[in-house]
Amino acid sequence: MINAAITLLRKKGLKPTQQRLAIYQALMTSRDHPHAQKIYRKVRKKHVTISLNTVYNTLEAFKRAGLIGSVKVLHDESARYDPTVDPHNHIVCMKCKKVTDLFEKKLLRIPTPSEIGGEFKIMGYRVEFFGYCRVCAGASP
Amino acid sequence: MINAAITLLRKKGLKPTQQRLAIYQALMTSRDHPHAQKIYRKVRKKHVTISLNTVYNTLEAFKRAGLIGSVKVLHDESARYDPTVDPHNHIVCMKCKKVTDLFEKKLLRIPTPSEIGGEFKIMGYRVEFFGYCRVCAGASP
DNA sequence: TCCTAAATAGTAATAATTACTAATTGTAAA
DNA sequence: TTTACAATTAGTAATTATTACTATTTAGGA
Repeated sequence: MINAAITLLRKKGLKPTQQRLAIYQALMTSRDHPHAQKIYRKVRKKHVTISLNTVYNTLEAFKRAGLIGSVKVLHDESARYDPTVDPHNHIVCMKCKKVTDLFEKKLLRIPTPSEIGGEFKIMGYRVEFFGYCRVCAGASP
Repeated sequence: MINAAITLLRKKGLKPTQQRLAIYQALMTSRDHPHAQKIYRKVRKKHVTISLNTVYNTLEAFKRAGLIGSVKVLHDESARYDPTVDPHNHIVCMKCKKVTDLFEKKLLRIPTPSEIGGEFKIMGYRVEFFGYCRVCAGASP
């Protein structure tokens, strides 16, 4: 496990420091698209002196290396990090801000609207569903 | 023009102050999805003492009244306000952050992915294209 | 005209993120 | 194995968008 991560980071030209390995591990074992603060709190349990800045720097470095993704969704201010880099979309709970992956293939094949014409060089798109998760839909507003 | 705005604000239970009328006017004559700062700078030319806080408060009040919309897009931190409330989507320039409306009807009829199952009560979705506008696509990066 | 709640201006506070800097560490070469 | 240097880190300050607070002003009905 840990050796695989070390090899992977080296391959990307990133020094596999204790901090980076801990952050990588923390994100890879998350399913909830954590924000930097949450990763920071998780990692700090084992790695007491880590700084929040390091968490941000590391996540950005991972992102540049294509190891992880990130999302910013409506209804939540902070950037959320994503262990999955395969193309996919998201659905967000408007109350608890939970972000869940959507792998529906149809969402990946939406044709470019003709009204764009030659005005933009399209690089991609994303679809973001929003609503209330089961817990929040049941709870009182 | 101005009387129509006064009537409209009154109908929504909003006092039609000079500031509100100026902000409304400034947004309605914008095509570029301005952020609060930009509206503030525009309005301040005529209304020297207006405060940024008032711009934010007013835009939020307009939003609650359903008079305007707002978008937050990837590649840009700040909230952008939208004179158009009809359902529509957006395309964003990744360099200059310009936001353009997309009224393509097909984008408004995307079926809910079956993988959501009963996990979420869906309230809506949005599609956001991104790329480079004609100006930025030509310019050097 | 007077009264009251709503709105405003000005400023302070907050939250997420980035910038800065001195100290530390991984690793390639000697 | 030791050395040297660039990369990384911790700690803190700065920045940016937005919201909160508060005293003052204003719109609009009694």
